[in-house]
Amino acid sequence: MARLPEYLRALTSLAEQGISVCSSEELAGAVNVNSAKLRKDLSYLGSYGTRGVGYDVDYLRYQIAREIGLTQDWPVAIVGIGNLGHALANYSGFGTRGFRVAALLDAAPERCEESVGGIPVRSFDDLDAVLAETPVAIGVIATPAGAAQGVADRLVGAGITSILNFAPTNLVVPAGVSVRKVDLSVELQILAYHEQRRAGAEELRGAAIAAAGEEQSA
Amino acid sequence: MARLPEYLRALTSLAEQGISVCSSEELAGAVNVNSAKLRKDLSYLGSYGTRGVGYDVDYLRYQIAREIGLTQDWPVAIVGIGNLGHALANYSGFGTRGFRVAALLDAAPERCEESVGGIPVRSFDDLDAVLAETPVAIGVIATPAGAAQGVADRLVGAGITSILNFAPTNLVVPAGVSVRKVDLSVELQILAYHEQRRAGAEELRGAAIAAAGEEQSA
DNA sequence: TGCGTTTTGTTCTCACGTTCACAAACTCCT
DNA sequence: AGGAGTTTGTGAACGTGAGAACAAAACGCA
Repeated sequence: MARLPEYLRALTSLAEQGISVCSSEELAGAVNVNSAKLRKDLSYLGSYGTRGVGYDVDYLRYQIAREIGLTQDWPVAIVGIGNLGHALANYSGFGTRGFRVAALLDAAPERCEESVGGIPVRSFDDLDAVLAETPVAIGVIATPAGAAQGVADRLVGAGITSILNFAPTNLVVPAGVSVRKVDLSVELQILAYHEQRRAGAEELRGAAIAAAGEEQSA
Repeated sequence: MARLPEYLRALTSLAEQGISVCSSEELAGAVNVNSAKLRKDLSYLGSYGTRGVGYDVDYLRYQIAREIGLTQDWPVAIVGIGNLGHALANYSGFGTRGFRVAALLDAAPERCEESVGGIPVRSFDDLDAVLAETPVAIGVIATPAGAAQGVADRLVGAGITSILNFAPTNLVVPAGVSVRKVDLSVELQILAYHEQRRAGAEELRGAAIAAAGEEQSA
């Protein structure tokens, strides 16, 4: 489930506050979900709570981390070291929780002289060589939209089966490869949509008041 | 609907290829959705297609853009000019489609001397003054997790009703304020989960084959 | 030990979103 | 002009996920 990471984060936060046991209500409140949904999600992993008491924070934390797979190390390769790629390579939250930037790749040869956060930028042409040196489980695409599909094809060809795509394109990949897309502009557009609807509603209210006033005066 | 931006992008791509008319099947194929779903989504906006022919690309593009609210200008303020904030400020895809970086804010005074992409970084303490100078419709939070809730509170207090949150925290905001969250680490964890399940399945297959072999030899 | 309280795990119901299937409508060709 | 072929728009079935409600179980206290 896509909610497990949220639960994990909330549990970590509780653990940092020194709380060792929590009820489903408390945890659900921290994640803003229904407590029944939370319990159902957790029961899918197994019976890790004790009735009448709640959940042991550390124990549940470990169980969720194990379920997600965070007990092992996940080497990540970032392709496209532009503004976003730089930011991702330097992102500290990356390192926490088992994820580790293992390689940086870029098509532009002039970028390959740099090194970001101690990791050298290699040419994307050397993909196979780089992957032979350091194993990579997850590929992150931070290239322009036009290059994304080609990069994805080569990553898949090199044996990568998990891709996080920041480029605004719908990647087509063979079955058995997971792709997750993060699209800044889509998020902004959704916000704009709601914002516009709010503005429109206000206008309507205003018009209704004006109409009521005219009716009054007529 | 959250799919409208995807449709819009696909339509723009078609328009760039010089295609002026397309059927729901073609468009649905480009977005990887069912054509019936696409038609129902579009019919929610109105009857913009012609039976037996399809949809006029430019006309539909305009209608969707109008529905989302992209026919107007959306000034955006970015709070937190660290690695990610820098990348966002320089992000070219930001400028396209009606979104415009109107202000950059940071709590650290030393950052306020810089200017990114021609826009000066102002102190977050001067939020109200900055918003008085330049109107802002959408606030983007690119701060560390600890500061995010405080920033959100101040943005809401200053009248902002749409927030895009990159910090790994669940913001609590009053009703009537839209929040969208982009969480890199959650996406990675979801990928790790699937990746681990694939690896586990392979192991199970291997174990099953081994067991079958043992059974054979036993 | 036995009862009341608390909280989990689970079942049932319901609503939503997705998909199928078909009628209405438009174009093209004869 | 009329029929064949396409494609939209929409009504009906289907499946999935969410919320409410309840039984089972653990703890505390008398």
